[in-house]
Amino acid sequence: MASRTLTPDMIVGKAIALADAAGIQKLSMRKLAAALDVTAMSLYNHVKNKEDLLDLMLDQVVAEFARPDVDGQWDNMIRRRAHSMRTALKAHPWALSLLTSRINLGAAMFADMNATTGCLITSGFTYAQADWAKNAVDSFTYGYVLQEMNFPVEPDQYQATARQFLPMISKADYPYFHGAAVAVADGAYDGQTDFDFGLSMVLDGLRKWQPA
Amino acid sequence: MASRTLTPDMIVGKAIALADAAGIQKLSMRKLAAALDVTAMSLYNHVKNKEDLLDLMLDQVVAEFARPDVDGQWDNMIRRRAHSMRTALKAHPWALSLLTSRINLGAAMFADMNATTGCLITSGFTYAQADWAKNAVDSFTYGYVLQEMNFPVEPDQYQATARQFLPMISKADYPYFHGAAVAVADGAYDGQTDFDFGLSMVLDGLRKWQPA
DNA sequence: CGCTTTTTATATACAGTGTATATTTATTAT
DNA sequence: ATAATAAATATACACTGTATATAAAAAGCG
Repeated sequence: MASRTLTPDMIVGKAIALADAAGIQKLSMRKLAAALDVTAMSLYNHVKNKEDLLDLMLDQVVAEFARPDVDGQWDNMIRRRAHSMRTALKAHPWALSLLTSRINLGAAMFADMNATTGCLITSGFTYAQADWAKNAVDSFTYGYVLQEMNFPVEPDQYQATARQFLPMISKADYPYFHGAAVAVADGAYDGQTDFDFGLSMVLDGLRKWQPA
Repeated sequence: MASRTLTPDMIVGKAIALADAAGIQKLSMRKLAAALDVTAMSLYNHVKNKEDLLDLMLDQVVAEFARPDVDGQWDNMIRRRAHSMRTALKAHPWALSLLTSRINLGAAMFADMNATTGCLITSGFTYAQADWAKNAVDSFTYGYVLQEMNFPVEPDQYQATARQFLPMISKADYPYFHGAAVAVADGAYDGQTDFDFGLSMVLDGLRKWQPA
């Protein structure tokens, strides 16, 4: 064969599709190659190794982050970026744990860093403040999505699930955990948290620093 | 042999020690067994499978979180818990990505959930508010540690590293990223963010909700 | 065009993984 | 002491990533 049709983009794209569909732990070089009608070793002509492939996949996800306009209203820009991060990380559930466990030096990450810093700098923040602001927003966003994704049930199933698990949470041993489950089971609380509200809290805190 | 000395605690303890020392990806059932002077399959008499082992390891880390006193001052308690979470997650660098990728139903997690919720409830928060507060603090903490741990250089090396990497960050393509690196390289900013300061921001936001 | 060089795909192989199954050994209960 | 139970082992299988060597196809050049 050697049909010369294979490209890194095809490989990364198919890898993302497979990981999205079946989970990252089901992604092997052999399966990926098979999905591309090729042998496993062919992939190594276009990608250094699996680690390299994972780096490329991750940077593709970072490319989906909405990049702040340098001239935009900083809080709107940062909020838009944070929401798009949440969307992208949820669309590719494997991405956050990659972000957790490796250093990303891809082009998209460079561009994101530059745009986010730039937007804050042109709004009057210092480099130190911009660094801190990005860190705080990213921390909250990553952590929120992390918890949101791992939560084993869909929001519309919270009440039913709370009812189901209630017997497993000993009222004697864990009275408040039990109480929390009761509150959801009884419909006193829908069990949902609000990403934008928490984000606003962080942005409010940042606003105090902005000059003029 | 069959010397009957092996226990789940020994297995989990040794697994944590190995993972702390060499990284979670170096932890295999064979290596773990060898470190315990035993065959791989012996482990399966005490642990369901590797997934189960990871769950047990993770819950051991959660057990290191400082549990709020139900009668304590809520903001001090939550702050203390958050700091201890950061300490524990940094002491076991593999733990956060497990927390990222699995549902923890261990005893320590139950206790942590109960104590944290209880402390907030007795301080006058509703169950809904307590849930949201825990979510926000955990989000920030997880995300902060996530970024902190992945950062490839130690704080006292920031300046030297910034100088070293400066040529790799094109001033034309990434002016603000470049500017940020220059700020650190020149010593205008030490490159450090403050966990407690960000945490205070979240706690300030929560305080507005607390009745009386 | 033909011939050479370079690129890409393949085939094979190896060391490592988790773990199912069957067997042997050691402890406990009767 | 013997039977029952529990735990350690031996073996084996289906996977994994990838090093190495080979074959095939494309590109460059006269």
